[in-house]
Amino acid sequence: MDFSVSMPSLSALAMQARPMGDAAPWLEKLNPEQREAVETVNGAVLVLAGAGTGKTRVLTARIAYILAQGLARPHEILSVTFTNKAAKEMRHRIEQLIGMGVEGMPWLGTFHSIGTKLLRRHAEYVGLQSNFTILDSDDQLRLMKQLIAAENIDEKRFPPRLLASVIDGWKNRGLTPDKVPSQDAHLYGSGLGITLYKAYQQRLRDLNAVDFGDLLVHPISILQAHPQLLEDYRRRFKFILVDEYQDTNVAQYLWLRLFSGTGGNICCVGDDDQSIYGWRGAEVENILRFERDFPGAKVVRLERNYRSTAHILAAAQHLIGHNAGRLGKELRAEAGGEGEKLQLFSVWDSEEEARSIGEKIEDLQRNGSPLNTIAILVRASFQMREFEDRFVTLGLNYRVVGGPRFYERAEVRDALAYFRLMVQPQDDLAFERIINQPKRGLGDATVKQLHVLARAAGCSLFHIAQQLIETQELKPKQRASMREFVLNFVRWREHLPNMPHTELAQIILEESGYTDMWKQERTPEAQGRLENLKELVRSMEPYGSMQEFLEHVSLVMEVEVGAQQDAVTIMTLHGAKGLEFDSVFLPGWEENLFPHPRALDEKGKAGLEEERRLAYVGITRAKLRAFISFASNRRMHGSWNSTSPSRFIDELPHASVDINEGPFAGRMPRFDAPQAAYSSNFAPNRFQSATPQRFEESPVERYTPQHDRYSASKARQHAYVKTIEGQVLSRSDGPAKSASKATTHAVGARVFHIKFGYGRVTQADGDKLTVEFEKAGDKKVMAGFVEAVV
DNA sequence: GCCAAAATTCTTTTT
DNA sequence: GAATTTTGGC
Repeated sequence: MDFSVSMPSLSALAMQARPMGDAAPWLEKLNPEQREAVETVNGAVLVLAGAGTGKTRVLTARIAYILAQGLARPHEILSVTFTNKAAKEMRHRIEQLIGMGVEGMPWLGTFHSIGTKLLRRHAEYVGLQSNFTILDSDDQLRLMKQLIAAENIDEKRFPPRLLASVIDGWKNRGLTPDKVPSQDAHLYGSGLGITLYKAYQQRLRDLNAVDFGDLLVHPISILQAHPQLLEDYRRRFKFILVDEYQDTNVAQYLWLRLFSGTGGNICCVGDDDQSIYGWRGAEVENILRFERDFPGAKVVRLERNYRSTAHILAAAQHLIGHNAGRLGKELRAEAGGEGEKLQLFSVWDSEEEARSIGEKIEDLQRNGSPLNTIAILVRASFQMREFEDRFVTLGLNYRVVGGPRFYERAEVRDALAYFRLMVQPQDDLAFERIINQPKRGLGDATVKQLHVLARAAGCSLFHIAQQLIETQELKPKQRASMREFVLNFVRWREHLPNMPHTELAQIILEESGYTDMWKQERTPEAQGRLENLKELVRSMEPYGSMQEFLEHVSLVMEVEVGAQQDAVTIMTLHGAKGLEFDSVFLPGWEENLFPHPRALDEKGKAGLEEERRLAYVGITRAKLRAFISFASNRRMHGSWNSTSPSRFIDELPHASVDINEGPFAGRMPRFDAPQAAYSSNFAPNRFQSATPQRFEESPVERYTPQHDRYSASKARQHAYVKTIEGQVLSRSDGPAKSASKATTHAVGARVFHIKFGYGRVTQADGDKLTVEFEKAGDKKVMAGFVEAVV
């Protein structure tokens, strides 16, 4: 590579922190492969880093190495990650390594934050002002709804969500409206999709706003259209580092190619087995074809796993081995010997799952595991609630990561809309959100009127409102309240330059009547909302200005949680990538949940493989212990469904899994062919197996409940299972639900339900019953879940 | 324009 | 079953 640019001397900070040279601590602790990945700084390098092989360590050491060798200054390194979490982590670790200040690396961040930075610098090239607003998906959707309505498209036939995802898909592929291929036209509204995309982009420009996708697409357009600018950036970014390369989409790929050119010093780190963002446009192909894209690229494989025990690793690898189209890596356990086998257990329903996991966690805690080392990783966030409920009653500390987001709460978004409209009068979406919040007598009709006028005049709603308060077009009542609304903003804007932004925020919320609105509503809920508003104002403090805070919110969407007390972590599998815990619980391994049917519908086999990678990610988070569980019954959108174990359970290697007795939904896992020898001992169908006496001692009798009332109903559940399973299993292992056809319950019949107790059938519609329960009142239940009582 | 009741949809995962 | 959206009555 050409380093003719005169080499700057070592970053002064880096120099102070550590002596330079081969003995540098960041090189010492590396294994030979890692070291190769760190020291090969010229040209393109792909580091295939399996789970737990020290991926982040390599990235940070590489940066440290580049700086220490004086190959580049901190601002000449472009280092992109996917999530804010990862960016933060890298910052932190680099600081530790070389003692550099946080501001030292301006180009370390997520694709989106770096995109924002670029776009703010060159916004005018795409017709924006540099103080543009970043819309979230909610705003996006509302905007699209308006456009769809304007085109007279039937919302029922073509839902706005679909348009959003189609446009998002285009942006993920780096396609501006003029570049969308004509064969994509059918994707929405019989060809209108492209028209709407154009209109949408136009609207965004009018609003001086961008969406998430634009943060990638606009910079690409700008750099493509301005070679001189591109040349500047190429010269600036001497080294490019990319984390989680398997998750990049086409737009991000284009981005990287632009910056690196063909001969740039680009280092991409990734693991094809951990690609779990296909639904967001990620292309595993990017990693699979790296060597073609960057001829002469060096590929380094990291296969020494320092995280997990041999059993955990074996299970994970066996599972992922069911995927085709992998680059193929064999992870070796270097950490802690063989360790414990994975614990597999089953439970009757999701409540019991929460109860049982709660107990196991308490056991772990008694044995000296801090709660911080324990995590529950779920497929979908609705699963979290059951655990929260249970842990609250247990008094077990927990923390939900990535649950319902603070900034997505209605009251917080309203408040943010006030701030946005103050900073940026063109923000019509913010205007619409709050014009009648609190109620000002300015409803749909008035807003519609404003819209018509604004469109005719080609200006913003706020601007029109400002004019309208001087004319006679509005009824006096409306005019008066709109006047107040507008003048409030005018006044607040005057404060903006000289008043601390937290103080101003406080004033806005009070003077607008927004906090009063909630104070008047005397519900416990309103109390919480007021708390949230206070919290919001408090969270603004660390930021230099209102604008800075708003940008942070739209990019990060998460409230910084300070180092917390000891608590169990509950999060989604997606959220868990990159993390590790001593003990990991993986609940809900059931068909129709994991793998998620939607993933299968949309992407078929590819979707299944992605789900399997998700399972792989889950297992490989565990250092010492992994617990996999499934429930026979789960409530999904309102009603109870019986379930069968996930196919992934059958794909685990028997040799590394301990099966714990439990109501195994009528069958034990099959496991894979290589373990076929086991199938005589662990018959797929225990009820047909050669050991009939096991039937008698199975779940019902073995169950040892703690509470009498509970046990009575539980015993019934299991007894019931036994009978249904008996029937079902003589056919196949289909779900219990289908067996219920045999049991019909007439209107008026007295029945018992596992959850609601005794009741009387008041209505029967096929296998859906309405039952008036003595304790629980009227409920709709599946016939399969009640039992006739004599 | 507002509010309450009724109907409807939804739940994958996230920057 | 919850949360959101549509509807109907005032």
